[in-house]
Amino acid sequence: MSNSQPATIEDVARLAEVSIATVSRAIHTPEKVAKSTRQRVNQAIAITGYTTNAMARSLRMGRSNMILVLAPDIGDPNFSSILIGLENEARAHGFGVLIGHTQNDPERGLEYLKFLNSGQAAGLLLFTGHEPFGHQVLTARLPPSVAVFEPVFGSSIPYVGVDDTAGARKAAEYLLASGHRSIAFVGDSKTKLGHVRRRKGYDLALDAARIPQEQRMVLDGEGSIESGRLAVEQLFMRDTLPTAFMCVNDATAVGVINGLAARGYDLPRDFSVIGFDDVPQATFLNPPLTTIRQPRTAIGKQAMELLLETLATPLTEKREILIMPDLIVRGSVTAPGKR
Amino acid sequence: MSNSQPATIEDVARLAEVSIATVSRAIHTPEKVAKSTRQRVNQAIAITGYTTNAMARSLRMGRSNMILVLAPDIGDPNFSSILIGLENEARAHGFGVLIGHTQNDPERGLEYLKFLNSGQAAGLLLFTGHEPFGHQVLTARLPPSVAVFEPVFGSSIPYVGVDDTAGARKAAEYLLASGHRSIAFVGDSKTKLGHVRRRKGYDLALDAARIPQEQRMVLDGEGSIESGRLAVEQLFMRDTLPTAFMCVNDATAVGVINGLAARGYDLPRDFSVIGFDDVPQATFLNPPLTTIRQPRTAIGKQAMELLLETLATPLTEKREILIMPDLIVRGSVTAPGKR
DNA sequence: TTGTACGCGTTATCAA
DNA sequence: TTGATAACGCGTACAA
Repeated sequence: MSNSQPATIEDVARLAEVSIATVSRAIHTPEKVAKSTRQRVNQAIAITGYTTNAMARSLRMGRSNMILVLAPDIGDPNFSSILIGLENEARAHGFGVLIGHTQNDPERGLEYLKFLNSGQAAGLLLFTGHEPFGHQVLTARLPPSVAVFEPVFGSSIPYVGVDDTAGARKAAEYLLASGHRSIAFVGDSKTKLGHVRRRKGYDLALDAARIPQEQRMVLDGEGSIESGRLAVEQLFMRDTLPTAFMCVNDATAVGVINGLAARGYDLPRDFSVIGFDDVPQATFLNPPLTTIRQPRTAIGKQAMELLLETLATPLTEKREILIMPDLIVRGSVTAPGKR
Repeated sequence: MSNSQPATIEDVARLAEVSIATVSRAIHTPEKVAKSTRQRVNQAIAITGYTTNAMARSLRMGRSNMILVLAPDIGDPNFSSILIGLENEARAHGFGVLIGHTQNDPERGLEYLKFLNSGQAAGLLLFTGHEPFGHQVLTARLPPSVAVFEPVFGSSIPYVGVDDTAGARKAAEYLLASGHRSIAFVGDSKTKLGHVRRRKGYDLALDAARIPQEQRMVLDGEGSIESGRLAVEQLFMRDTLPTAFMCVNDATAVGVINGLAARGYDLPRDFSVIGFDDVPQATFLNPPLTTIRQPRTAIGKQAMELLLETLATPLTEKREILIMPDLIVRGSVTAPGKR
């Protein structure tokens, strides 16, 4: 029973005293096999513990039933819940999901590409942002792919993401509706694409509310907790202060809140803060963070749906699906008070 | 150049006007091929963009160069840094790493097992704790495997983990050395193995310090932030209070700190708190959390080393490697004051 | 130094 | 209803 080598279809055939063709049929098209034969085969399968060798199968079929997900950073709090959406959808269609961790290293991306190219995965899901493999390989032969979160620069790979601009606009509008007129944006809207889009939502909302340019404040920050802290420090070198902070993401918001608290301010009485992402920790902040929630599971589901669809019927037109995120109201935003 | 089908070794052979055997040799044993031939082959490879089909290769060789990592919860903050240790080590030996996310579902584990059984991965790294595939399949034919963090129940799979007991003892001893005599342990030392081990470290330290049983306090908590909060709530229904909390992990510590803060206590003046794990957020807590740091990268490296070793020379003896974690002193522990 | 041919475990086509 | 066999892409023993 517990031989060293896994049982092959041939072992089963021998034991059931049929040909390997019959075994294969008994598995894939049971109705084409006589009941008695089928029973013998099933018995033999049970005895040998046979499992079809997926590799040989894929080699023969020219397609595997695995989807490769390429992620630059497994630790990203967004990633794991998106992944679950992905996996459930894949599973419902009989596909498995394998994850490749690129650590933001194009070299590693390339290695996984080889894995793909040898047909060990039927499709590719890219979380890697706009240049997954360095620019050289943009021309490479990619299997059916879908980009998540960030489109792949210069390619026609379909893309599923969040409507950052609309989400950010929601955030800004909520701040405005709460009575704020002097709102600082914290983020790197010079170089980071996602930040740029969110900044745009901020501008759109403030334009609509006819807030003059000179009342707007844009603070630099690359998106880390530390960057939020720093932004606050820099701010106090100016003479005017905003009444609210709109942060490009929750990490930045954490930094801003810490920075403000360190200066002895009482939140949300003295300042309002809103984030973006809704990371798990947002609830446990003090005050609990009002933010824009990434529709993570929905993104995962949509992306996988799109990929499986592409797999079934390869289409040439570039598609782009943007999902609208929701405002989550907690305690970090109130009406502006007087300090 | 950009045909729809990936180039095969045959395409290369035709273009270079040699046999496929020569192409194969030019790749794997270049010294056995005439220089001029080799050049023609290399040129042909460049032109066709040929990549060897890893699947066919593995099918032929009976071994792949991929390691499968099975993880129950990708989102676990411990996981990602361990993974990096793993990957670097694997890479140094020419292996790639693929991750399977089981979501704690034995069914999914079984699916990945099929992947393995068909030889698509040479080895297996189990993060899944003691019953990866439900108890039925304990007898299953597993490829060379190493368990990380938790041993696999009833198997002889080598295991690399943290010395929980020694680490917890360090924590308790630090509390004792800081002057605490009344220390509460928060965790589920009834059912969770890891918790049991950490509890043991607590007991050992308190035994050595001759703290009588009636001065010890054990609070239930399954290890979540919420469970820490709850433990604090329950505590205040008693008449005696400890001066320090030793939490089974950092999440619990966060809950304890929040719970205490919610009751208006000032930390660390009123109570000392120590955690275990050193999650990324530990620094940003208020006060910053003193804790026991998981030697994550080291664990990853060790585990992969052990696996690759097992791959090279299969050994029967059960091995177990326990790594000692370090105490990280930050601000959440002080001498006991008077409340 | 190079080429021919077999086998890895499947699935699918064609006959029987 | 069943069986023999070609093919998927590759590595290698053996022959040339």
